[in-house]
Parts: sequence; C-alpha cells; structure tokens
Amino acid sequence: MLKIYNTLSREKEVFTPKVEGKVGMYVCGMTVYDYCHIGHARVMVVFDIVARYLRYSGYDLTYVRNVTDIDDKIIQRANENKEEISELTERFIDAMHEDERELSVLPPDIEPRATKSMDDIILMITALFEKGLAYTGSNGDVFYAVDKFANYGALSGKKLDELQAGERVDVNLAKKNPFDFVLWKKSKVDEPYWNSPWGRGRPGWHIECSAMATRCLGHHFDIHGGGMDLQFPHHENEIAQSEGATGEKFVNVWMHNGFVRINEEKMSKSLGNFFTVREVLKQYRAEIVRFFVLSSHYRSPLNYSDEQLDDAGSAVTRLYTALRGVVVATDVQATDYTLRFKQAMDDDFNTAVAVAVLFDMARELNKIKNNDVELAAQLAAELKELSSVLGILQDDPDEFLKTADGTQDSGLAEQAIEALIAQRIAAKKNKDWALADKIRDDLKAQGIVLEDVATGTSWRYE
RNA sequence: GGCUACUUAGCAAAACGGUUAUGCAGUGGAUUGCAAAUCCAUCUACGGCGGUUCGACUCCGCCAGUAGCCUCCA
Repeated sequence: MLKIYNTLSREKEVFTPKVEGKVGMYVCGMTVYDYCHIGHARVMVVFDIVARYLRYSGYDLTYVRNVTDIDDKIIQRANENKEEISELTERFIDAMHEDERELSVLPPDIEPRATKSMDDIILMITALFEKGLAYTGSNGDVFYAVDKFANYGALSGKKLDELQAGERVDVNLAKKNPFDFVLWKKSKVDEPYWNSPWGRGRPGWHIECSAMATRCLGHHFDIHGGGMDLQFPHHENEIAQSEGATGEKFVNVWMHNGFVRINEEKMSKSLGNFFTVREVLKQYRAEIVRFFVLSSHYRSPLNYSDEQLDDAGSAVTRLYTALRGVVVATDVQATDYTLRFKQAMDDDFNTAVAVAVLFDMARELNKIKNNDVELAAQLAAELKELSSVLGILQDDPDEFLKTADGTQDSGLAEQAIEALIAQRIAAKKNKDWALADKIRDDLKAQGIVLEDVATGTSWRYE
C-alpha cells in the first residue's frame, strides 16, 4: 500500500488514484536559459524514481514534465548573448536531454513547451476573465485577483494578510493587491509576443503550467511535483488559476523535493553557488551522482560535497563488486528482500531504506556466490531488478569497475593492464614476490587496484 | 514579523514506543606469500530541559541551533 506525503495535508496519505490503475503525474521542469545544475538533477532523478516505482507497482502512468521556454530571464539571456530566443532555448533543451540521458533519467511521456501551448494559455486566461478572477491592470498587464480565490494560500500555509508585501520586491502599483500575479504580460518594443484578446504579449510565469497540466492530464489529476521552492508562489498560483478556471479540484497529491545544499546553504542560480550537471559529471560518473541523490530521502536536504560523492562511489563499487563474476538468472523470483524493498518504497519512496536492502542482498551474494551458483544467480537477478527501479546497477559489473572517472584515468590501455597482470601472475608462480608486489604497487599508483579472487586476478579503478 | 521543516554515532543517512538499520571510516579475527576484495565480530548515537508511559531517539510542551518560504529559483 503506497503512501505519499502530500504537501497539501502535510501528512503521508494512502495513495488512491482517481481512476483505478491509472496515474497522471505532472512535474515542473526547467526554465531553459542555462545548463541544469545539481538541484535540477535531483528533481529529474527523484521523479524518475517515482515514475519507475509507480510503473513497477503496476500503475499505468502518464508522466508529464514541462519545459518553460519563454520568460523574462530567457529574453534577457538571449539579449546578452545576442542570440535568438529559440536558438538559446533549443540549445539548453538539448543540453538538458543530454544530462538526463547521462543520469539514466527516463524521458517523460509528454514534454510540453510553453511556446507551443499559447492557445491553451489564452483559453485559460479567458476563462479566468469570465469568472471575474482576472483583470487588466493600469499598465496593460493582465493580473489574477488573489483575494477572489477563497482557498488562496492553502498549499503553502500562507494567509494573505500575513504575507509581507514588498519585502523583497517593490510593490507593482498596477496591481489591485500586491499579491496579484501576472497572467499575461504586455510586450515592450523588441520583445517577443503572441497575439491575444489583451493585446500583444507573453504569458506570466505560472499560467503555462496550469494550461499544460490540464491539457495533458485533464482538469483534475493525481500527482503534481516539483522543487520545494515552487510551493509558493508557483504552485499556489497554479491551483488558483486551474481551479479558478475549471471550477474543479486540480491536484490530489502535491509532492515537493528538498534542496541540494552547499555548505548548508541552498544551491541556487541566484546565489551562484551551483555546480552544473556536466561539471560534476567530469569528476564523477553519472551512476554515482544518481546514487548520491537517492541515498537520502527526497524531502530531506542533500548536502553536496566531494566527500559525499566519494562515499557514494565506494557504495556503488561495493554493489557492483558483489555482482562481479555472478551469472544472473533470467527469471526473477521475489523473496523477502523484494518485500522489504517494496515496503520501503511504499513508505513515501524511502530510497535510503530501499538501498539498505540492496546492501543486505550484496552481503548475502558475497557469501554464497562461490558455493551456490544457482542461488547466487537468482539473488543477483532479484538484486538487479530491484536496482532497476532505482535506475542503478544495470551495467556490466566489470564494465563499471574497469571504467575510470574523470579524475583517475591512468591512460593505460586495458591490454597493457592485462599484460602487467600476466607478468605478475608469472612472478607469483616463481615466488618472485618483490616483482609481483612492484607491479601491483605501480598499478596502484595509477589508481588501479588488483584483487586476487578465486578465479584469478581482477582489477578495477580505485 | 508570519509560516514550514530539520537537529541521530568520526562522516553520511533511515526506521521504530521495548528487539542488528545501512554505507564509508576505525578496531579485532578469518582468508591471503603479503595485500586487496570478501566474511565474522566490535567501538563511537539519538541538540537541551521537562511531561505522558511500566518503558521514549520515537508521542507532547518549552528552549536552543540550523535551513527554507513570505511574487528570481528545482
């Protein structure tokens, strides 16, 4: 029985989809004016695992993750780069897809874009006008009148009269209420625009998600996710727009993942303390980054440091080492491990506990792999299947262990390493321990570790 | 100022009202020519003060600290 923490109720709830056996999930994706950083990677990986687990549990899932490809920052960045907006956004969408593939994030079923959803956006704003929830401000922008929506603040636990207007941003005098937000922004000269009943302009930040989500999944659907920082105002505003326009409940379960931090501080573009995915992947292999993300619960903060990533590397190495040299059975038989794994994942996607189950399996595998080949093959198959739900451990163990990451490539070809190992074996036969140890030490100095196992000598990068 | 979380051993990270988390590191042992890998054993915990309870890391209250949100942000 799957339980999910719902931000709306602030408790774990038993998950019951709207339509039995089917799930619609929408996740707020990227605004594409720069490379993805590790915080974005966390969103991608976390909801990828949610999607994988829902499917593993037998649900027919439709997973939608949008791309916001028009907004003020995009316009600004394109101007700075003296680049066409579409050129800029295409470039970063491609980069995002590359990062995603690297991290073994399966693509969402639908990836709608704001610029390709203008009809839906305009229709929704029109509906909001009809319901008396939208108005045109003195500057020509169209705003949402938050005090007309009774439930405003329900998701983020905020009350309009307790919010501090103008705390960080000057109050826009064109609005009736400082917390009203833009639905349609009138375009200035030289700015891109779409035609609308309210003149040439572009959508405000929040409306595109409401429009795309309801178009792809219907007015009312099961799960909506995103980073913690989107809770307010983005998701709050999405609810106001969608429910205001359709008159129906928008989303049953709201999921928010915690931040990636650096030195106990949120990683963010505005603080400038972020690492891009591609920077990190130069140093650490993608699977290690992925393991790092799922080693803690998705709602907890995740502190980024080299030490943490190194630990993740050791952990993944241990799992692959357990699988090394084991034939994997073709059919999977679920044992108590699968049960424990499911219990962990059913408890609000507790990947930390799920991973602990994998380590218990690895320990048993290490114990039996040299004396019960058949049982080992079955256990390995089960381990690989459960790991696949987390999107890890799908490579050939030798492939993983013999691949250097960015910092440790010795430049030695595999054949050269194998030749040295052969020399060492010959030296060992002659009991020339000095030579044997020298070969081993020399390789070690280049980051290559030799391991004399039952079947011969294995090697791996440290 | 309002609101929301969090605080676990050397580091990271979970669960649970009474029973081993797990990974890395440490210590002892097995194994090894010596190592490595592996296995076995083992040391370091639950921010502080109260309360509820036969019993609390786990529930409640207060205090302290940390982080986040209060129209840039995943």
